[in-house]
Amino acid sequence: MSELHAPILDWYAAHARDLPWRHPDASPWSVLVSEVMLQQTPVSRVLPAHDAWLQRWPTPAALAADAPGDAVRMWGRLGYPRRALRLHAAALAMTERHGGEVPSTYDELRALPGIGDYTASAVLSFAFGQARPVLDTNVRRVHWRTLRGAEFPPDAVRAHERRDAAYLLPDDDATAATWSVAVMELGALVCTARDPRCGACPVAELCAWRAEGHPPHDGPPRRGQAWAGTDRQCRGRLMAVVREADGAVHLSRLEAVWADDAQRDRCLAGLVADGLLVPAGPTAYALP
DNA sequence: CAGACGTGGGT
DNA sequence: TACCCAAGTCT
Repeated sequence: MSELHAPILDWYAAHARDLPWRHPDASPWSVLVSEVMLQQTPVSRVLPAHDAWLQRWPTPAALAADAPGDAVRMWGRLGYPRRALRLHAAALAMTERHGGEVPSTYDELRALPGIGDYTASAVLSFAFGQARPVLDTNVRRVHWRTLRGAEFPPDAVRAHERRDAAYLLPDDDATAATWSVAVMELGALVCTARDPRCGACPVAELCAWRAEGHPPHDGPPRRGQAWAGTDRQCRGRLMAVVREADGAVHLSRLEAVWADDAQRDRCLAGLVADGLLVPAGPTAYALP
């Protein structure tokens, strides 16, 4: 255990948010759903969606029994609706291969659609209490600041980051799981990307970035995501129309929300290829 | 491995 | 207002 552990664990014990998927009785399925929803979507928007989802589909088998389009509609405005599709596919796989249970090994989790390294590790750690290094954007930022004195981590995870995370992981399973969520929470609430609250940080005295006077990011400029006029915006508009509709939607209603014919057609084809939409006749589309 | 992939809220 | 950001995954 390094000198970081006690202060961060104590801080977490005092300041952790009370989130449903952290309750002792939260099922692995509840944890898995939360992790997928939290991929690139803020906690505040996940909270009600997670509650409604678990209400409707308390188990993977329950979700698997419904159409994938139901999952996409239930996903609502969380963004990246492919996650809903993959979660449904994962529920199907769990029902077929794992007796309707969330698997508890890394390889089995990684084999599920939409479950990458982070989510697999998070589920093992938070749902099954296994000691696994968990490397998300919060953890990476905390590590780069405290250990390396840099404001932001680079785009790609470096090998040493996994080494650091593994080295810092407590041996004891339960402590390891708490440690991982504690570092994430610290990154989410205190060691934030913008305007970090160093005054409230339990390890401010140990932080390399603070010791060096908060040097600004000096790597390659972080690329933002274009939005206006992009296919992503177009796809979002199209999906919103179909999601809000009862059944199949005629092409004319899709034309109404995106003027550029070529781009709209391309996006429609893309959405069909992704499985987010299915053609319903020559001029209509529906959820799968 | 760089780029695609939604959405809404904070500053 | 415009830009930044939020517990990533997949190709």
